[in-house]
Amino acid sequence: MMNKKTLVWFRQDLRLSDNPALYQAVLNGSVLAIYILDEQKNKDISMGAASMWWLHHSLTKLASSLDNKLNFYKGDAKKIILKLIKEYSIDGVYWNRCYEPARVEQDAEIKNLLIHAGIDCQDFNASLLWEPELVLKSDKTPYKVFTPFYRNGCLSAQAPRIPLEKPKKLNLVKDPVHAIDLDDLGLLKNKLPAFLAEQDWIIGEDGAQDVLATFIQKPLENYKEGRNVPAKKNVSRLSPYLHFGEISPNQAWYAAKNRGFVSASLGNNVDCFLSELGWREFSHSLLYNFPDLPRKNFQSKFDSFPWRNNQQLLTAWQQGQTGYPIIDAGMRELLQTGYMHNRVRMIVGSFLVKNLLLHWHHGADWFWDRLVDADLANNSASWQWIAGSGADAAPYFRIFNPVTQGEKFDTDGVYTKRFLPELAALPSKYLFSPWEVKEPILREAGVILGKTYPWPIIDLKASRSNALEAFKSLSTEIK
DNA sequence: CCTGGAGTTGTCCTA
DNA sequence: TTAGGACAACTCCAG
Repeated sequence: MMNKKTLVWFRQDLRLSDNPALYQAVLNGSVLAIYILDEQKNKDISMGAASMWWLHHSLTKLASSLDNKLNFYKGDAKKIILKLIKEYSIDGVYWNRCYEPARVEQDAEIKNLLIHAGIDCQDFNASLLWEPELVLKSDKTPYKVFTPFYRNGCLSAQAPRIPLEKPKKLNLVKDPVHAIDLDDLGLLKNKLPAFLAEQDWIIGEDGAQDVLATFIQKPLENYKEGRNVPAKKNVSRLSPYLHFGEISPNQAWYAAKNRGFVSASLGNNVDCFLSELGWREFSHSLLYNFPDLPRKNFQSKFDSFPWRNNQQLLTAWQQGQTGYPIIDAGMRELLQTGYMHNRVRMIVGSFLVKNLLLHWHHGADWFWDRLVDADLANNSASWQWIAGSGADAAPYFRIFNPVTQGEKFDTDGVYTKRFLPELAALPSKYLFSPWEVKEPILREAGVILGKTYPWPIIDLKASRSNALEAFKSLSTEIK
């Protein structure tokens, strides 16, 4: 082993296993492990309260697995790193790449600076299966359609990196001078709903591995169908872990693939799960190649879309008070847990954009603030997808009907009733359209519309045809 | 350069 | 009751 001192800058790679930057640094000798809370002026990467809450606990776990020799700082990353290099005679600075536009920019600047200063500066890919720079069409431009991106761009390229082991022996340097306490990062300063702390998430690398192992072992067997049913536990719930890098996509990829090899009958379900990881890659590729994705319509014809401006409707949506049970259940799941089942995300997204005709920015902002798995690439790409303005987006005439969707995917109402206790006594066959239920049945269930549960805030049929009209106006306008 | 097939997740109407 | 087609038009992508 060499006897060099390497600074490892942790960001969205809060794990020891399959961590290329850490792995390489350890081979060089001792390691100064740091985390910097760089509260950028840039809104793109400033976190919502739920994310900060998650991050705090994730850092707690990481610090403890690093013998409490993870050093915390707050402020400008460039200045802090330069100061540490001087103070501790650092030979090299290693990190794993982040792919948000603001980070890419900042990293390039720092790397440039370090290289000119003669520091051994290396960055690695720890959070994507394929390097977005390399997944290109034969004409060297990025893909804009998922299927060819995934099949031709990803699957037929080199296989993803096999996950690395945890470094065997860590020789860690503690900075007693400049480092501050984790608590002083102030990640818990924002008021959080009390129940968030009582969630059954086990934050951190060990928790992530448990979640993956449990998922692979059983729920994966019925992933393709079960993932659409919010009351079932067939989704992986890996999203926050993947976002913060408590687990790598490579670990998930190979765990699923290997399970598929062992039991061949799983094939369909494994491929389905892998392609969801593929969608994560696609979103990141889009953001990387189209840095305006978080605010700008990917299809510019949507710039003239007649969005409505209505705070009342927006608030009702945010608070889960729309009068449409599947919508309200989803929005309250988000409020109460910082998470929402994927199927329900699509339904509430479609409702905001196509029934309420509110700009997808409102949805993206709300999700960004409330989700523990808030991720710039996934959030931006998915909101544009559901709005129809995105790459390979849902066709405009695909408008989810919250009644049908509820009946179809939450047939016995288990999910909906969990988050809408005021409707718990309503027979499931009436659950998704309470405004059509006869008075005696409502009374029996203790439901008083307008009092214990809202009347629908808009008419489904009328708003649907409104949306179709609005979308039609887009295509005729350009002609 | 041209061409043709394809494009995550739905709904509604009709026969 | 149920299955199939319409719903637009366009852009993307590979050959």
